[in-house]
Amino acid sequence: MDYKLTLNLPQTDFPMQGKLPEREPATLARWQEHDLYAAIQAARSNAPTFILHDGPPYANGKIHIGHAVNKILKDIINKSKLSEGYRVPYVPGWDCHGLPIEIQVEKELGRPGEKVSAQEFRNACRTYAESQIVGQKQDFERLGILGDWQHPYLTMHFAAEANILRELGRLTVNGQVVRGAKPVHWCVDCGSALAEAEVEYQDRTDPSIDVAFAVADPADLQQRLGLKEAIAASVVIWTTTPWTLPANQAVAVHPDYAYVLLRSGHRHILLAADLAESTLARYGETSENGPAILAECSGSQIEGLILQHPFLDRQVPIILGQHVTLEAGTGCVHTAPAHGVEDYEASRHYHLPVESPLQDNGRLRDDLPRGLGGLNIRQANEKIIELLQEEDALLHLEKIRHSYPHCWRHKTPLLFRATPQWFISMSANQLRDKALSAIEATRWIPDWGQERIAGMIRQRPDWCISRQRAWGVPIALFFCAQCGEPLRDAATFERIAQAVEANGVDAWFNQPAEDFLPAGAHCAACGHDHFHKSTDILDVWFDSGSTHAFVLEQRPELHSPADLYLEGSDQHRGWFQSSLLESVASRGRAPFKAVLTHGFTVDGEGRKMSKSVGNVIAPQSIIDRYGADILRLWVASADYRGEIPISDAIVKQLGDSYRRIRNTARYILGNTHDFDFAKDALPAAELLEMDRWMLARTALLQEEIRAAYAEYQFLKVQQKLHHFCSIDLGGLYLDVLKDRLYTSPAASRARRSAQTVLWLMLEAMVRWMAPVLSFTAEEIWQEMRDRPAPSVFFGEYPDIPLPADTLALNARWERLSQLRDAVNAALELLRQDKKIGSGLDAELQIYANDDWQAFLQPLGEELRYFLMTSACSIHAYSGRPENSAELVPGVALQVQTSTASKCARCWHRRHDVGQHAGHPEICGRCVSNLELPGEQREFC
RNA sequence: GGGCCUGUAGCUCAGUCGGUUAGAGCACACCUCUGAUAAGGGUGGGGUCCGUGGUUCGAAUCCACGCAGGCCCA
Repeated sequence: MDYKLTLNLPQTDFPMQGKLPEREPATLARWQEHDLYAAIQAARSNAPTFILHDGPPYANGKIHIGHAVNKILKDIINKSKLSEGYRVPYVPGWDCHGLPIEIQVEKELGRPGEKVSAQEFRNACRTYAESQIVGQKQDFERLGILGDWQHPYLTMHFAAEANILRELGRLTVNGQVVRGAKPVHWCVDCGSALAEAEVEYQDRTDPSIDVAFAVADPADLQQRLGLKEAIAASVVIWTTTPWTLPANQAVAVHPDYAYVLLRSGHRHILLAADLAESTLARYGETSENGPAILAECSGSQIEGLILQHPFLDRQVPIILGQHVTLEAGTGCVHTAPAHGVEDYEASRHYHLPVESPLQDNGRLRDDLPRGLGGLNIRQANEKIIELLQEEDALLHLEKIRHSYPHCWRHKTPLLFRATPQWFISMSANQLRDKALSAIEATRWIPDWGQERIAGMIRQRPDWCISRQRAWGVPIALFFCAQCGEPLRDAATFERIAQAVEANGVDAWFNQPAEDFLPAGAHCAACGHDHFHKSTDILDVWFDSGSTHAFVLEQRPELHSPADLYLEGSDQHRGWFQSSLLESVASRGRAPFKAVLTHGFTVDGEGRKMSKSVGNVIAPQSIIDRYGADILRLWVASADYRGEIPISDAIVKQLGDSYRRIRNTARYILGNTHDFDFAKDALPAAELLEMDRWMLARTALLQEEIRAAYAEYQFLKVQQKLHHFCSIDLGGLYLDVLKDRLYTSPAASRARRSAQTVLWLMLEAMVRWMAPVLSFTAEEIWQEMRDRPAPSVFFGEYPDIPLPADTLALNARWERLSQLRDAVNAALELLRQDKKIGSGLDAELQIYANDDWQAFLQPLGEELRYFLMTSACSIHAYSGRPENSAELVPGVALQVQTSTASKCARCWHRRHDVGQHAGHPEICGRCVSNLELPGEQREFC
């Protein structure tokens, strides 16, 4: 007889191999077909909400691994909140306006106003953005991200554009939008000012020059320094941008530093005392006794001293500035307010002109004297150095390699240049202070994010929101033709917003001003009645910074502030900051309660990914080879607070980890194929002891996992889940359980007890893994009998009864487990000696002291099942033979190779095999299990 | 150059207030099972705690200075 047919072996259609790249798309199709997102929303219509507001990716290009990390983290959080019973509306979005799309469209159509009109150009941008969104949306959905993909928010929706304008209107009416002429990064190729996020730094070689500015009135200097006689002297400045010298309006010194007058070559020079020696060394002048100092003074003593511009007919003052440092140069700073932010700030106090002869095209004005007219930057540098030599004002010239701002699109060097721009003032209405308070009221994860963004807000200049471009929301405001003040009229903005809502931004560009301006409008500042229409467009950071207004506040299922914003740590400078500033300026509070940041993806060596290095790993390549769940598991297994490394080795390791989890679920499915929880489950009190213990472990672990999710510590979730599958289950429980599951009568208490616990475990495990291994959890869910919902994502965590005697169970079974480990180690010695193979080849003689005897004796026959040996007898410790091994204090062990016959059914070696006439090949308990009533089990 | 952050086994991570021989899982090696089988079980090896210096009876842990890397800024 083939006794194998009498066993309850596992049966399941759930495949061992994931074959995720093949199987996941089918699961995804099922979710889409049934509109899982909408169905879950409907099922939770009355539940409390959790709102994670999606930061919009830019609608250009394929998604990269960083996008995947970001969206997967969001999805894990959203799904873990679903498991806790929340209603979790998640509306993904896209950032649609801006330069990168313009550049793509320019490649096809040329610049707006050349071959195509501005309106046609904008239409082409819109079409292009739409096409990009289609691709990205598909890729995001393939990751298994649950959200309202059919109704995402787009910054280029007419309604969004209109509401962005309403936000601009609020801030303008409040007096927080101001017009100014400030130096901004200017790209000649773009013909536009750039946002700070659009600037990148590259190394570049520039001339480094030391220039003498002669003191115009030596008598003034004599008096200030208390010199015996008036001598011709020069103040020395150092610069790497000679072309800005025509815009020089002053030389700045620090009020508190010491400055000295000393002799250098044929002239007297004035410079910071601490830099005198290094400066002279640069000129090739060294002296053993140090420089000969003629006089000394503080910076404040020479404030207002008049200097002669070295090659123009202009006299400029010495001014004071806190920004002057002693790190390089001479401690005297060439100040061109049109070309440097600090120069501008320092000059403002002295009412110096903010004028530059540099034009939009990057060339000097034609009317400049001395052959400078019409020169570009490089030509101007050369010509100016020539002029300085002619004037004997050049003290030193060398080449310097330094990092310099470049345009992120064109890779060309940028200019600092004063142009008329619109700003959100950081000081109006105490925006800076209010923003800092809002930061304190927000939870930052990790906590150092708070200090990081606060430091940025403390330092940052006014927010330049204007761009001289075509594709974006217009800065739809009117400003006084005489004094430049914007018209601060709410009704005007509302008229514009309504027109944009109906017809798009073309309404602003195409309709006449009279359509929007109130009759008889006058400038509130100067009374003038003629207004200009601004043709600038808004910084895209203002668009995305307003999503809280046009998404969170507008969609009925959402509200503001959001519970969480979650983006890469670069967004402390980007979206977190623009959203914070816009919201604080318009509403006086942050648009988020908490902000979580993650690090950037790096390769296996911890280096950033770059095309040129060739270490880029595309999410698609991992999905195609391993599946989205592996990618998701990778995200969950990394400490996302720092850099997140990825490499082939890391992904391969995760594949191994995944298989363990999958196979554990498969094994449980196989062993519960004939189990119907509603009919067959046993109450907790009737469970066998080890089953109760494992139930308790499951219940406690579930609490740990829920806590880990609540703390956003997915790494812990992943580790605990995996540890549970491989150590608690594979290495112990399932191993011990096999004998009982396979050999006991199918519907016996012994087997139903195990199945009850296995089922509850699977119910729990599938929830634990669902936020991370979404596809696999769903696949398991579909294999489970009598599932109460069509998808795993409808359910909450199951209630797992915690046995009343949990503490005692833990103590008892942990002690038993330690004994089991020691027995395994002893068995291994025989196995290595080829005396046994399976543990069932062995018989144990356990010599236990009184304490251990009392502990072990009650287990009776079941001890051998727990230790997975064929026999196990207990004797007095005092009777232990000399060759016995001490397992733990008070327990000695002697192992023998069993001489008994192997039962053909349960494979235990038992001496009663063959004693039953009807079943000559099997042991007594197997006979009982076959012919009933079957053996009784209490413990394991 | 400045701000913030990271560095523990081949990999991913623990390591509490400074306190025994620095842990876990995976990978690896060896053994084993063949009724989870492209699975399962057992045993074992593996560490310059980034470096140097300091504080301390005692440092992975605290301090200083470096090195390497990341994000942001100049």
